[in-house]
Amino acid sequence: MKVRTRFAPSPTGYVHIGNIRSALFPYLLAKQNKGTFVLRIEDTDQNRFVADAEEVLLDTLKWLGLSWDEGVDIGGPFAPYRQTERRDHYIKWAEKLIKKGMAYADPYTPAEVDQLRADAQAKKQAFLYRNYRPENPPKWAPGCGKPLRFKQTKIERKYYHDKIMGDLEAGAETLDDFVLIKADGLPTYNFAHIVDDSEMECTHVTRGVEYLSSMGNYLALYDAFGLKPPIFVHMPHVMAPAGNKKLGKRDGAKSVQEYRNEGFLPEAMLNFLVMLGWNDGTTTDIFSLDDMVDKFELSRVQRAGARFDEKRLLWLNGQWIRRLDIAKLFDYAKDFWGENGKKSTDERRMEVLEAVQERLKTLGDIPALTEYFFARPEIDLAMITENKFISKLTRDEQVNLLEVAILKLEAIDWNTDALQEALNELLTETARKPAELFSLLRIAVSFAPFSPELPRTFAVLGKDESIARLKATMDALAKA
RNA sequence: GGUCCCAUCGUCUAGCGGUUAGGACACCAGGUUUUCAUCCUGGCAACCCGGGUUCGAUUCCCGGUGGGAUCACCA
Repeated sequence: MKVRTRFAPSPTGYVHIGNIRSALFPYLLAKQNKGTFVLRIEDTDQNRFVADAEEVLLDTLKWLGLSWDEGVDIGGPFAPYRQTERRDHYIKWAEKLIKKGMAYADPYTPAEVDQLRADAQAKKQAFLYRNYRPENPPKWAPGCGKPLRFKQTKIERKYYHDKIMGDLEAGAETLDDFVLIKADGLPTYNFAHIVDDSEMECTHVTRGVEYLSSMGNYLALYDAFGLKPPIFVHMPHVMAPAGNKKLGKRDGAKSVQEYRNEGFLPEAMLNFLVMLGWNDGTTTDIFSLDDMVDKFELSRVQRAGARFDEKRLLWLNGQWIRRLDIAKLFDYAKDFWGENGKKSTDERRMEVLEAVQERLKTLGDIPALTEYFFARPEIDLAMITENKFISKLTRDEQVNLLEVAILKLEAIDWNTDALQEALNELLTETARKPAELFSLLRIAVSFAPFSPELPRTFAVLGKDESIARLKATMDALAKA
């Protein structure tokens, strides 16, 4: 069987973590079976239309590396891939149902339906439209301004299988005369996805578990059309970090775009998402997209919802920053340099990035960790006088220590090995503790809270600049 | 309320009848020639409850309990 999967988002302008997993799973299924991954846009809700939303969506998917084989921007054998451009398809399918007597026009106004619903709720009952089904509904035609509803003919319990959740069932109470085509002439998700999946020959339906409660209706529709249902894959929810609810915008869930802007890597995002409810059975926890394609198995996907843990994402991001090829990291870092870093050269930036690669957790850390390499920092004597190690020394001792260091360093070749050696000698010659001597030197050249190991910092800074900074600090200290 | 789903450390999870219940994140302590980060070592910490089945249940069955989803002319 040729596998065809799809990601079918609504363009709401906000791509959240859960959306990405909804894209990742079908992507992996398609790739590991040498199948086709389709991107379809479900834009039938005109009330939620957001300009540019589609662009944001495509951009995010590209950034993540989840490329599609057919879709809205590149076309394919089943184009168009945007639902608003497929109206005639839905009408055609709807007419098949009307002909069979399995669909009818809903004569009620929205307010009247609301009233029926309120009555049901007042009686503590689930609202079922079919309980209020009109005897002789008006004829439905495209453009008539009335919703078209499905007519349930066999009210029965339905059984089905889900690749993740196993053998499931839907009670007869879930079967209802749901709306196929809205008053505005556009189809509902419930109807459109079945039409599209069928026409586009999708072999798998991947979506969140919230759709499980509509399965009875979908099964009835497949049946009405004489369609063989596709393989169902219902993914558990990504839960909010706090409380027990599914992750949503309202809980302050950040969009993928926000994570990207904060300096999270696509590798880390995907790795994090795939591990949220899946593992390969070993203790491996770092997976590249290729690894995932290789190892991913639906049978190993967790059935319970998994809580979103941002600390773990942060940890993964650090892991990925450290194991990324420096050229690739450099490319990702492009938009994250600080004011002075931006003014520098690529060559210089590369050198600095290599020096700090181990210390980055996000690309957003770059300015704080690199700016002093590009421009001489302002001398801040408080960092010296208030340092818990250096403050133990008298002012004269501090000045003297810097002077001795300058003399020593001026005389050596400027490379990390020679620097390491010289610093070690300095330690024995001055009989100072590493914490005292090294902290003083480090702060004297960087005036930064963190920096790479000392020889590296000196090496990247260069001999002239390092010595000049040491001297400037010494002078300032002497005058103070 | 109806329907459906789920249930191992704080979190993500391994486990598929017999284990000192394993790993990872987080946290705590210590170490790596300074700080921060990395890295290493150690520590803390879990089978929701009650019945069965069984020589033996975290594991299988049933019932509770708890949590979640859904009951739209949204997806």
